[in-house]
Amino acid sequence: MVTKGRRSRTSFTEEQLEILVQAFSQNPYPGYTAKQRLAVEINAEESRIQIWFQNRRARHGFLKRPKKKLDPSKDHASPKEKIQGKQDRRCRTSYTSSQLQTLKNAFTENPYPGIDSREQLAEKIGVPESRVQIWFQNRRSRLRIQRKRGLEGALDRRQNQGQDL
DNA sequence: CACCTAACGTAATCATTCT
DNA sequence: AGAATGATTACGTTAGGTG
Repeated sequence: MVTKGRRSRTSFTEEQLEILVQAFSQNPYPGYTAKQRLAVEINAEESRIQIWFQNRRARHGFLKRPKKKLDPSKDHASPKEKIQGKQDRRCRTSYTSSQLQTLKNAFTENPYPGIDSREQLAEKIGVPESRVQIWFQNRRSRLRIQRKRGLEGALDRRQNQGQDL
């Protein structure tokens, strides 16, 4: 693959690790604000925190996965209870059409940009590099799905006529 | 070299926004 | 309500640092 130029491997200090491990033991699924708080606390990028938690959950054969529904509808008898409601995720970024145009152009040039290209793009359109990375991941994913659909369609059409094999 | 683990890939899914 | 698409997860792979 043309996956060269990854970001240089960060090595966390023992102090940082201590805090991360501690946080993980208390909650392996931190929300966005928690991750942000950690990022500030140990002076690292939030995206690195996110990756760190992902890797840690994977490695430690973690057998507990997040529940699907939490069924919030129940009672309105506790009005001062859920003031914050909402699940804690990063706010969805909305791209302007010109930003999208830039991203799409870059994508056709290279669907697997390395860290340098991603950072350059991020700078250019004024969006965090981590968002650019996610954008490329989603774009590749959806392109693959589209391709797959096209192939299935072709196969279906073929089967309707004369299926051999 | 072997081992650990950050970085990064895909696939599936959740959630928000728009039509 | 459903289509688009951004965000998050599980899980697998690639590669950097160290004993």
